[in-house]
Amino acid sequence: MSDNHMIDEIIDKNENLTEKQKLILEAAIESFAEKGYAATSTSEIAKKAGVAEGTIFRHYKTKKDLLLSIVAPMMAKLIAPFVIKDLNKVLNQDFESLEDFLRAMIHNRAEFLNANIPLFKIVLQEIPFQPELQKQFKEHIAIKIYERMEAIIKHYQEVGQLIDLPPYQVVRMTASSIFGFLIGRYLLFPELNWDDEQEIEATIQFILHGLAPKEKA
Amino acid sequence: MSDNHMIDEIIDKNENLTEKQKLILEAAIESFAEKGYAATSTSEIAKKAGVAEGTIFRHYKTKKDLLLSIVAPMMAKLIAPFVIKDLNKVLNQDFESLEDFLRAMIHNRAEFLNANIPLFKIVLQEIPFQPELQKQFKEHIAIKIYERMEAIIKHYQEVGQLIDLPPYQVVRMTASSIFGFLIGRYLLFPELNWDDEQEIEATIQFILHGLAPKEKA
DNA sequence: GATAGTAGTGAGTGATTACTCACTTATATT
DNA sequence: AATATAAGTGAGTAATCACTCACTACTATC
Repeated sequence: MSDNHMIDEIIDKNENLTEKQKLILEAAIESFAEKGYAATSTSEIAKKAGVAEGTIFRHYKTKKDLLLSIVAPMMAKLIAPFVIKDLNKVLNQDFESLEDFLRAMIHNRAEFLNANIPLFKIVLQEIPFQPELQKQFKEHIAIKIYERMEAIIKHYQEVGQLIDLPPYQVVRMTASSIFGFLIGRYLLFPELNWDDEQEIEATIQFILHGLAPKEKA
Repeated sequence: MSDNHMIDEIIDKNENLTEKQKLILEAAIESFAEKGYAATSTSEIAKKAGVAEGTIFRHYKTKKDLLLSIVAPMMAKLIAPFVIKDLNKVLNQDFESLEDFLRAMIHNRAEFLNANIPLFKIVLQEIPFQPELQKQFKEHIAIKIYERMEAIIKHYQEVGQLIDLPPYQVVRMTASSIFGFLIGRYLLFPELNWDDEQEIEATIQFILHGLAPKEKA
């Protein structure tokens, strides 16, 4: 649970950062998420953080540098569960069924994003415009997640729990359904009363039925 | 087919617009899609359009006014098929099966978005930051589409072709799957070789199986 | 051919932008 | 106590920002 709060991780627990630096990061995250990177001025961040504008540039060479220092660790943490060897549990049969695996994965990542909505917003908004982020996303995020998922997908296909589609299609459909829920839940209609458990369960069932094998094994 | 090209519709076929105005709109669409609204300057648009900067403000009171004059008609056209009475065909049994209806709808909207990728990008990017657009989106787009879809969903639920979930969940899952494909196809990995027909067909099957009724009717 | 209205211009506006730098303050090392 | 290093400051920078305005060019109406 406690490793879920990225903002804490990036800011509070990092002993390398000075007090003022933490204030700068907090203010930057808030403003970037609210108005977007390009529409946020460094003077605004300084004022919100209660520091001199020069202090920002003492620690970050450029405004873009500040953005990257926020987004890069977020992306790294987002895929962490997919790259650590822990995930091999699946292949080691720790999850008997695809359903259990899906449920565990969705809960885990939904909690993570729920605890880091502003950072999630910044990543989503800035990837299209920042080539460095695009490169990072494609090379380190998309590819690594895909490789891991491919092995898992093939495993469940072999044991007859998963339709025999190309793995990238399985990934696309699963990811679409999960992100579709998260974006609707947290970004589009956060003001609605959501029954999270029920929504997640319905989403899991949707994915499972959508990706069920054609004939019974 | 020919009503698919929004840029043509907005620009070329509109007799109310002067030549220079058309050039301004073209340039603005290109730059907004490429760098984002906030990161695009009016001087840049003027240069790209080959007009004086003052000409932009002769036709549009503010920079935001220019943005809205581009995005508003795009959103209107996006939902047009959902609000015209034409859609009642479904209820009038013109589409025998949910599968046929889904296929027709996906093909139609995919063609539309495919023909208007820059406009699609602008809408996606700017909705989170422009309250006017958010309001327009929620009140005129989301609600109208939802109302129409709700009736159609209930119809197919009654004839036993669709799982008995709350309509908003059916909409969310269907929309997630379709937009997931379109975003992957056109925004995330446009450089890959996509077999569009096969992808769309797989997506339709995924949705249909995911939303199939529990017991056979 | 005078009048009026619109389209287009580009130099000019003050405000704001990201960023610099000479300087002060605080902390650590000897 | 002297020295060195890092953290923090805020006035100052040139560049750029969205936008204005006095003006010209053109077209339509009478």
